[in-house]
Amino acid sequence: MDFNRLAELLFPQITTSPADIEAQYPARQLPEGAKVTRFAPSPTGFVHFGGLFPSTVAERLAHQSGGVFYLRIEDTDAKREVPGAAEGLIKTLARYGIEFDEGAILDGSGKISDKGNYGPYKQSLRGNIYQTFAKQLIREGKAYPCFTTEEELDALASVNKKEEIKNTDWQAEAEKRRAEMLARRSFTMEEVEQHIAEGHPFVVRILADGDAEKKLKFTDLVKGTIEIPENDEDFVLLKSDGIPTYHFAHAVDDHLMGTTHVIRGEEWLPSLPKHIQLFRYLGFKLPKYMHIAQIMKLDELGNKKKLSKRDMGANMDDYTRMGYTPEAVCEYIMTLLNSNYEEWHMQNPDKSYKDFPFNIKKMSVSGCLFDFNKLDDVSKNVISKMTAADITAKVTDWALEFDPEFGTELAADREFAEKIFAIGRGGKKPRKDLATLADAKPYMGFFYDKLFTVQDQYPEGFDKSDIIATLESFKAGYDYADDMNTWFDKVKAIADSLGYASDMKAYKADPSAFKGSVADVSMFIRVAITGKMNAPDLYTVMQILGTDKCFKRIDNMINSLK
RNA sequence: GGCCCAUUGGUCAAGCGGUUAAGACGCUAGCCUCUCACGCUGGAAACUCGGGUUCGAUUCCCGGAUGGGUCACCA
Repeated sequence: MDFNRLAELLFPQITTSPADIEAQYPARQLPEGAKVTRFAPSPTGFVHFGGLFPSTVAERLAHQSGGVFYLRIEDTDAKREVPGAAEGLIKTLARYGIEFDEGAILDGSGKISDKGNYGPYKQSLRGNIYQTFAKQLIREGKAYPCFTTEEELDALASVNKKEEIKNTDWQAEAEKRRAEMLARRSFTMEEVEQHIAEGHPFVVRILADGDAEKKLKFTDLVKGTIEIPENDEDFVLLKSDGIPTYHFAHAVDDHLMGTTHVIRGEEWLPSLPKHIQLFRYLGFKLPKYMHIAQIMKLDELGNKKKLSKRDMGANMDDYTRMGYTPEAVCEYIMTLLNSNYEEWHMQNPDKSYKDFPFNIKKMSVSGCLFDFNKLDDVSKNVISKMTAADITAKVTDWALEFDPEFGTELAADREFAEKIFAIGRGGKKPRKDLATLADAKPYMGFFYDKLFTVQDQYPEGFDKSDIIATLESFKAGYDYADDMNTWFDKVKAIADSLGYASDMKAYKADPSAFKGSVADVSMFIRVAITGKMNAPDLYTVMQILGTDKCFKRIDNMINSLK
C-alpha cells in the first residue's frame, strides 16, 4: 500500500505540513517551573461545580508558578452545542475568580474572541490543523480511513442505548467490534478509491499497535504510579465531518499550545492509554497529567454518585440564588482540594485563598461527598469577616434580584441597614448569624415595619398580667439616652418588682423561689419588639429602631394581650 | 462483565512499621450570658475483611468484599 497516495486521495485539499504548523507555535518563553494549564470545556451547558473544581486547580497551578492559564473551547460536537453556553461559561468562571491569560475570552462587547498567540482557541476553527496531522499519520501508516458508517456499527454492536448497557455482553461486543475494525484495516487501495469515488464518507482511525495484555506504567501527579493496559482499539481520530474527536484534539492542541499540565477529572483515566499512544505516534512530548477525584453526592439508596448536572448544588447559579458568595464557594473548594488549607487559613485569617501555597501532593486521590454543612460553616466565617458596608451592599444586591420586597426596604435606607448589619460585627469574635445572604431576612427583617410580624408566642406558664405589667413599666421607664447598664438596671428593677429574680446566679441556685428571672422579663420585651424569642442584644436593637417604633410595637403587644 | 481507581468516626481528613490514631464540620453535655449568635471546656464517634512479611501492622505485599469510574464518529 502506498500510504502517500492514500493520504493524497483522502486529503487532497490539505497542502500544509506538520512542520508548517509547528512553526506557527513556537515554544513558550517562560521562567523555569512555570506551568501552562488550561480549562477546556465543551459549550454544552452551564459550568457546574464539578467543572469549577478542576479549573480552580488549573488556574492556581498556572498563576502560582508564573505560568499561563488559557481557555480552549472544545466545540467538536455540533449536535450537543448550546448557543451562548460558552459566553455563560466564561462569565460564571469570572465570578469565581477564574481569569484567563489567553484563549477564547470575552472582548469588550461580550463576544468571544481570541487573545494570545497560540490560537485559534475554538476547536471548530482548527479543522485544517487536525487534518494536517491526520494526513501525516496516514502517510506514515499509523492511521487509516474507515468507511463503516455509524449505523452499520450500531447494528453490529446491537446496543448503544443507556438502558441496555447493564445487560450488555461486553466481551462479545468488543470482539465483534474489533473483528470489524480489523477487516476494515485491510482495505486495498482500489477499494478505497472506489469508496471515495462514490462519495462515501469516512472516519480516520488510528492503527493501534498496543496489546491489551501488556501493561504500561504511568505516573499521574495525583494518583501516583498506575498500571494500565496498552491501547489496542482503533479509535476514531477524525469524524466523518473532518472534525476531530476529543482524543485527537487533545493531543494536537495541548502539544501546539504548550500545555505542561493536563488537569482533568479522573473519568479520563481509562482513556489515557489512547492519549499516550497518540502522543507517541505524533512524536509529541507527553505533558504531565493530573487526574483529580470527582465530587460525589449521595443518591436515594445512600450510594455515592458523581455529582451530575441536575443535582442541587451542581449549577453554580444555585449558589447565587441561595445566597452563597463566590468567596465562600471558592474557600470551600480549597478545603476540599488541599487538606491543609483550613490550617493555613486559621494562621493567615486575613489573606486571600489565592495566597495559599497550593500543593499537588496534598490533593486527595478519592472522591469526596459534597457537604452543605461544611459550606455553611465556611460561608459563615467569610460573611462574619465582611465589613458592615460590604455585607449591606451584598445583601441588598442579592435581595433586589431574588427577594425584591426585602431588597427595596434595604435599598431605601442604606445607612439604617448598615447599622443593623454592624451589630456584633468587626470585633475579634464576630457574630456568625448568616450562612448565606438569604439568611439576612429571617435574621433582621423585623427591623422593618413592613416585614415585622410576631413570630414567636409567649411560652406557657407565665401570667399574662406579668407580661403586661412588664411592658407597661418598661415603656414608662425607657429613656433612649440611657447607656446599656442603666437600661438593663431598669429591666432588673422590673424583674424584682414582679417577683422575678434579677440576679441569674440567685435564680439558678433556687429557681423555685422566683416566678422566673430577668431573662424571662427580657424575653417579654424582646418578643414585643422583635417578634422573636431570639434576637441580637435588645438594647442595641432598640437604639437602632428608635423609641417611636419600639413603643408602637409594645403598645400593639399590650393591646393584643388584653 | 473486562479494565482502571479507591477504602481511617455521619462528612472532609492527618498519619507514611511502634501514636493515648491529629484537626475541621455536624451531633452532644456544660460554662459564659438578658435570649440568640459568638467564645471557652468536655463527650460520643473511625483504621472494610482474610491471609502473609515483620519482634510489631492503620501503615508494606497478595486476595476477597464494597464503592466509584469507564468501555461512542460525547466530551
